[in-house]
Amino acid sequence: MEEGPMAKERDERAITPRGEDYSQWYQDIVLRAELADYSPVKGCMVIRPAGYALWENLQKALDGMFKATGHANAYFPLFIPMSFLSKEAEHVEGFAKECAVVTHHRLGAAPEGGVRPDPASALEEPLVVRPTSETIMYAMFSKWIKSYRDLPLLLNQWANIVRWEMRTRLFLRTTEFLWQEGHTAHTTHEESWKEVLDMLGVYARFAEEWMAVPVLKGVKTDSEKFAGALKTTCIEAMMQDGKALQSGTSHDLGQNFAKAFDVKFQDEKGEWRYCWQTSWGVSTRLIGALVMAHSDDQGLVIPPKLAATHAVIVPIYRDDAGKAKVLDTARSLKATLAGAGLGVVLDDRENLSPGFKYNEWELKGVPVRLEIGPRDVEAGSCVAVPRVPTRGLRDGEKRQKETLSLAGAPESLKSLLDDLQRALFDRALKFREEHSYKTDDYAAFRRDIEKGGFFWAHWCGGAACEEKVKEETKATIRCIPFDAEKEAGACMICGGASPQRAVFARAY
RNA sequence: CGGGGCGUAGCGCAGCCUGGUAGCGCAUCUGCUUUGGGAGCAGAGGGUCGGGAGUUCAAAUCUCCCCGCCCCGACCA
Repeated sequence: MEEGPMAKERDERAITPRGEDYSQWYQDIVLRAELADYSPVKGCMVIRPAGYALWENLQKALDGMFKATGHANAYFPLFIPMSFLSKEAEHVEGFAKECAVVTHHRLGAAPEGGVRPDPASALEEPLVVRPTSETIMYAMFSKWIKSYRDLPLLLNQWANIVRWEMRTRLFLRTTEFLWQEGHTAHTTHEESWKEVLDMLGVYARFAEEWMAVPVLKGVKTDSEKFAGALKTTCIEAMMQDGKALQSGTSHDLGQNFAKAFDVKFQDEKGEWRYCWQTSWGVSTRLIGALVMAHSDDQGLVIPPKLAATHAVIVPIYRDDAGKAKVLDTARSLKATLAGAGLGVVLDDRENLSPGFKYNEWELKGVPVRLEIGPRDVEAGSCVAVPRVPTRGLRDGEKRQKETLSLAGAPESLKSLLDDLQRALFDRALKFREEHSYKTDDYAAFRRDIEKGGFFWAHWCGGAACEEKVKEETKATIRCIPFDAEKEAGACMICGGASPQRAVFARAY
């Protein structure tokens, strides 16, 4: 912020600075950039057009990746017979506490006025609103899969689900949320484990290439794994407060559900065998990750590859004659850019100063602003300003501006967007590296964890040590990373033998 | 479910302690002048003060009860 001599009162148009109150900053961004709003129902949110556009773009990219790896989309019902939840013991235990249950199918007049569920309409068996779809899907799998020729079965569904969480936060944890859940069945464990890793790879690639968010791939400890899974793998991203955010998971379900739901096939020899299954998902939480990874005190920052609007054109003029010329040029620039496949908005609202528009579009995270004034019209150019610098600023420069010729605008803009996409990833990666530490001393860890970050430390694999860390520091093991050197050492907590370092952090 | 905070105009808040029937900024609408980093002036509209009960001649203000929301923690993607 470069305004005036010590503004004592904060400009109420500004959002809460990150450094002052991170969680308020996050909320301000989501609300003010109009990504979402609180709904009348506690814990639920309305995803507004700007937020939904992000979801749609995210969905489009991921869906393409799922299809390219052989998966097909399907849709299973929202309602699950209550008894299904109790078929896999660990699974029930994991979800029982957070299920919404439908018990009636009709409203009737209440004695004291208004309406209430009609007591005569009570369901024989209550229905659970899906907290995830393993159970209902696998009941169907059991019907569909008979032969090894039916395998692998590779399905995905885009859906909403409900988990009655105690505490919610916009996008990061809401009672109802949108997600995607892939469910597959295979003949061998080797094959299903490959699927688990392949899909985790898809998530990691998506996070890094589209969202510009670097992630660690790894496996969860037993205490953190999905209820009912043999193993849970995940991608973990670091937010700007140094906390970790689990951004996607891929589970090796083994034969646990196959046994509970009788998902069997006959192999080549005619033997009946249980399938090996996987499930994997990402949710609207990714939008929270996007916000917390890239945004700043000016507002939202959207990576170009996920932006619906790549550039906004702000016209600048003094008088009617100038205005006509500028708007003419702006309109034709917009048409040219749109013709090149770019999302462009021309902000020709009257009575708002250019400066106001700059601030507003920065708040909304549009990657590039194009300014066109009388001088630019004369010169056949426009001024491009990326939402965040794609290189170091020169001395005295407040923000990076460059002059583009109108003739070559589509190419220059595309190249600027590419630079921006890369710059965001590089910046996020640099941030993560600067906030990642190797540590072997538990006392030092307890002290340093306060300032956030990822701590690579040896762990013996014991649940007791893990629990002790959680109790004493609120940090958890985010994952045991796949792509890390297998350096043996001594557990930071108990000194026991450890084959490699695990990543400890406080998490969302 | 614990701890904290908040409910007054669309948004952000003041007024409450010390009762007298509601105010400021932003936004909105109208008009004129403006427009290269959050424009200016003039005018206008907009409120059952979260709900209920009580005290009082009189309640946004005092008392009691209820409701809702946000933040922090335990549970989780």
